[in-house]
Amino acid sequence: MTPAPRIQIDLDAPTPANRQIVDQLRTRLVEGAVAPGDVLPSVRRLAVDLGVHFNTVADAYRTLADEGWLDVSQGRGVRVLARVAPSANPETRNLFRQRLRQLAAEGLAQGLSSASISRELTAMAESMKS
Amino acid sequence: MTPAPRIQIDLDAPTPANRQIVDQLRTRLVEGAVAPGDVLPSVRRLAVDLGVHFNTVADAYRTLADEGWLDVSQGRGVRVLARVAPSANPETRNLFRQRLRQLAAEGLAQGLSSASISRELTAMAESMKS
Amino acid sequence: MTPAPRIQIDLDAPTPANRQIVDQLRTRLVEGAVAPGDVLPSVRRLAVDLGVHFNTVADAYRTLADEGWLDVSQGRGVRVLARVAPSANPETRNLFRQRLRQLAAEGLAQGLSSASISRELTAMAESMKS
Amino acid sequence: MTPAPRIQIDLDAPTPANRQIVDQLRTRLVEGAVAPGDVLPSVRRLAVDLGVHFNTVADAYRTLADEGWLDVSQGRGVRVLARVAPSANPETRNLFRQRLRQLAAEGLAQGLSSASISRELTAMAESMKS
DNA sequence: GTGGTCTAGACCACG
DNA sequence: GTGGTCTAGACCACA
Repeated sequence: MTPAPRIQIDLDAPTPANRQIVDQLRTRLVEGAVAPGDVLPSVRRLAVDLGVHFNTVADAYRTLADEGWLDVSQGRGVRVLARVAPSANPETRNLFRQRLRQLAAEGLAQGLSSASISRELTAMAESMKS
Repeated sequence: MTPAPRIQIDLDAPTPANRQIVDQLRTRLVEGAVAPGDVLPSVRRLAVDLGVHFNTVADAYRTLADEGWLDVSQGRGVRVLARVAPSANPETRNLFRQRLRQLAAEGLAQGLSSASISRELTAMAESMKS
Repeated sequence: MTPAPRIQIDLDAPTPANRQIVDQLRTRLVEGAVAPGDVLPSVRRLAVDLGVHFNTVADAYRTLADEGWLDVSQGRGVRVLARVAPSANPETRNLFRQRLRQLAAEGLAQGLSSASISRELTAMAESMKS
Repeated sequence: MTPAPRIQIDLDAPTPANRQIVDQLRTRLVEGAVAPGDVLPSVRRLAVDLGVHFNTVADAYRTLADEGWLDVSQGRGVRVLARVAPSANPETRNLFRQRLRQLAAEGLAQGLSSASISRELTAMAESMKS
């Protein structure tokens, strides 16, 4: 059993609580910080820890289960699965590229220089290779 | 007066029409394809051209006005302002980095390989330099 | 939970319904008749009670939330906040004085005698002291 | 002919230009600073002086003409009339009282103390007596 | 259950 | 002619 996965919820943030949970957990799943076989805290346990309604946690777990990361079928807690990555179709790739362009445009709009955005992208690209 | 700013709306897309208008117009504003002093088509005119309700366009224009790109006022039409780019504070940079990380994680989750994501990022970084 | 806050809407009045709700609720908030910690009726509930569209109520609640009186958030209902009164800067005072002068001028223009206006002001001033 | 009646228009203010003209002119009319027999600048002249569209000025003059302050019927300039004040019906009085109460509530909401509001009202009441 | 978004249409105010 | 407000209803997201 993994220790509670160090999630931070900011109730005043614009992003809703369930989305924050999904995003943070998925990032850890992708990174491998939470690995197949691990057992996550129960819905109610995590809800108490984070100070949110348990439905919110249940919803987040369900989303990740739908994506294939978690097994949440039984009443026996939540297990991390060995997930087979879905094959990426060209559509996915295009959508990714479009969102990336959008993100860059917003960065520019908020005052980031194109040079600094370029740097960020390169740095991120590097870290993805490993 | 600028020619109609070549916006394409896909009513079947999941992103709502007003968002599409904002995103596409802002991209053009960032690129300079629509420049300070230009007069944009009237709310109702553009609405007809795009096949959406005039409130949808008005909402988009107002959003961009709130961001400082446009001057929208009663009876005087819509003008593009010489916008002073807000200086990017470290907070902005962090938020950008976080959103980038998020985007990468989602890409991975949807089956894109880290190599291909890395390639996309590098390509985008290159195009930003110019 | 507070009993329904006894709002009266006159749909035939020139002032729009949302404004009427805001004004009446704010008056009660200022008076303390609706106090911090109270839970207001849900958007849809109040809408039915008043015979208006729920968006009208939602808009009114949001306005008061923007002014710092209410906490309105998804799924959690509407709560009255312990509002820290903004400190009145001289600007506020001047604006108040100007609006007061304006009001008096309109009264005169509509045939109220300066004596009767003076009486009204004095009476109001008295009632404010307590 | 009166010198241009020292009107200040702030195009960026929330109150629209025509309303600003009406309000400021009426205040002067009520005060007697602009008196019966005076001749106001022509629509086009004032429009140029204020930097607004001449329709805006024409609209303002028309409003004041409708209230009985001005004679704007001919093409021979605008004359101030000896206005017979309309008799105030009880309805007018009630409306006045209600708007006064509303104004006070907003003052409180914006941080003015009831004592200071009371003072303002008393001062205004005094100045009305003379 | 809660509140929020988006699109709409009738009507209004401004220039 | 311009843009804005208000009310609306279908649909969505959140707890």
